[in-house]
Amino acid sequence: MPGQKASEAERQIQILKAAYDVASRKGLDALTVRSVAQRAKLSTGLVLFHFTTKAQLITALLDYVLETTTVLHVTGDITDIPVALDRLLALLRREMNRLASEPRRIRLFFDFWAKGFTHGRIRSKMQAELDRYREAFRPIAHDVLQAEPERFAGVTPEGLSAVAVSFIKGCAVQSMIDPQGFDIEEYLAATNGLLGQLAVGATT
Amino acid sequence: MPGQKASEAERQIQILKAAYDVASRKGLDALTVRSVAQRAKLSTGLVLFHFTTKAQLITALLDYVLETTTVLHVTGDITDIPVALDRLLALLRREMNRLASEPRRIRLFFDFWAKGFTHGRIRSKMQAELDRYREAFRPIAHDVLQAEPERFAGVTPEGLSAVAVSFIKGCAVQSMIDPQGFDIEEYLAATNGLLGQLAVGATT
DNA sequence: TGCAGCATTGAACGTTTGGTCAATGTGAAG
DNA sequence: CTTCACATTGACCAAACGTTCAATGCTGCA
Repeated sequence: MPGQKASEAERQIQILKAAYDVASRKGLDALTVRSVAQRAKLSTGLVLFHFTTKAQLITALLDYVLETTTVLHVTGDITDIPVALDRLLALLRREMNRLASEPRRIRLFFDFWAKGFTHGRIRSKMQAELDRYREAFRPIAHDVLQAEPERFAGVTPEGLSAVAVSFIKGCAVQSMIDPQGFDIEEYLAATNGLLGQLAVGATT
Repeated sequence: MPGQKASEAERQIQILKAAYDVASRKGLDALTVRSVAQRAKLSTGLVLFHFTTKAQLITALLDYVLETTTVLHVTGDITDIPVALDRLLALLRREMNRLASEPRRIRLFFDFWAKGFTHGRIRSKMQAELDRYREAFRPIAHDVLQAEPERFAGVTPEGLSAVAVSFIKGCAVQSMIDPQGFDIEEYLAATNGLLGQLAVGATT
C-alpha cells in the first residue's frame, strides 16, 4: 500500500537509523539497499528515492557515525581534576572504557576507516576526524607539559597528543578483535607506571 | 588453449601472488575470482579448481599475508644495543618505519582485521597473530623493567608489551589513512621524551 | 604410437546487487 | 468532492558475482 507520507527529514533519519543498525551489526559489506529497506520496513525504491544512490547513503551514514561517535567531549568532571597528568590519564581511561561499552559503534567506525583505503571521499573524512580527535587532546597535553617543563623537555603538545591518540587507537585495534582478552586495568596500570608515578611525586 | 600444466604447488603460489597483488592494490572488496584469474593470466575455472572456493582462497591469502608481514624479527643489530630501553625504542622505530615502507602490505593486514569483525575464522587468525606479535615484545619489555625496577614499579612485562604494541598499531591507524601527514620523528621524539630521557640519565 | 588421467578452458547458470520506472495511493489545496 | 503534487511501491533490468561442467588439450607411460 503506497502512500503513508512522512516529512523528508523524518524519513531520512528513519532510513539512516536502519542503515546504522544493519552496518553496525553485520558490517558495511552487508549494507545493501534492500537490507536497509527491509529493516526500515520500507520499499527498496524509497531508500533510493531519498538518497539517490547507495554511495550517498553510505556517505550520509558516515557523517551520522562521525557526529555521534568519535567526538571527544571533555566534560566537567574531567576538567575539574587539578593535576594535568591525572586529567590526561582520566581522559585515556574514559576513552578506553568507550571501546568496551560501545563496541559495535566503534567497529563500524573502523569498518569505514578500512574502506577509506580505497575510497577517497571516505578517507578524507576519516582523516579530518582523526585530526579533530587529536586536536581535542592538545589543550590537556599542553597543560601536562607546562606543569613539568623540565621533565618533558623536547616534547611538544602536538607530539604528546599524537602519542595519546595512537595509544587509544591501538587499544581499539586489540579490543575490537578480542573484546574478552582486553584488560583495561592492565593497560592503565602500565601507562600509569610509565608516566604517572614520577608526575605524582613531582606535583605533590 | 587448455593444457600447459604446472605443478600443484607452483600454480597455488602463482594464484596466491595474483590474489595478493589485487587485494593489496584495490582492497579485499575487489578480490574477485575473475580479477585474480585475470591478473594471473589464467581462467576463472582454474582458480577454483585449485582452491575449490573463494572463501578458501581468502583464507590461504590471509595465511600468506600473516607469514610474510607481521612477524617481528628481532635482528642482531637490535639485540646488540646495550641499554634495554634503547633496544625497545630502536624496535619501535623499526616497526614504525615498516608502516611507511610497506603501506600496501599493512593496509591489507588491516583490511583482513576489519573483515574479522564479522568472519569468525578470520578473527581467530588475526587474534592469534596479534597475540604472537605482543609476545615477541615481551623479552625486551622484561629487560627494560629489570634494568630499572624501582622506576617502573608495578609495571608488568605483559603490560609494557601490550602498551608498546598498542602504540605501534595506533600509529598504523594514523599512518594508513594519512601517509603524508605521518611524522615518525615527531612520534619518536615524544616517546623518547616521555620515556627515554630519564632512562638515559639513569644508565649512563 | 596410442591411451589414460588430469590440468585447463570458457560458456553457462542461478543469485544478488544497484538502479529505474510506470502505477498507485495520500494529503492538502481549491 | 475534485484535483494535483508527490511520496511510495514492487516488478523489472543489466551487470557482476561465485560456482559448475562438458569439452579440450597436455603429458607421462605403456
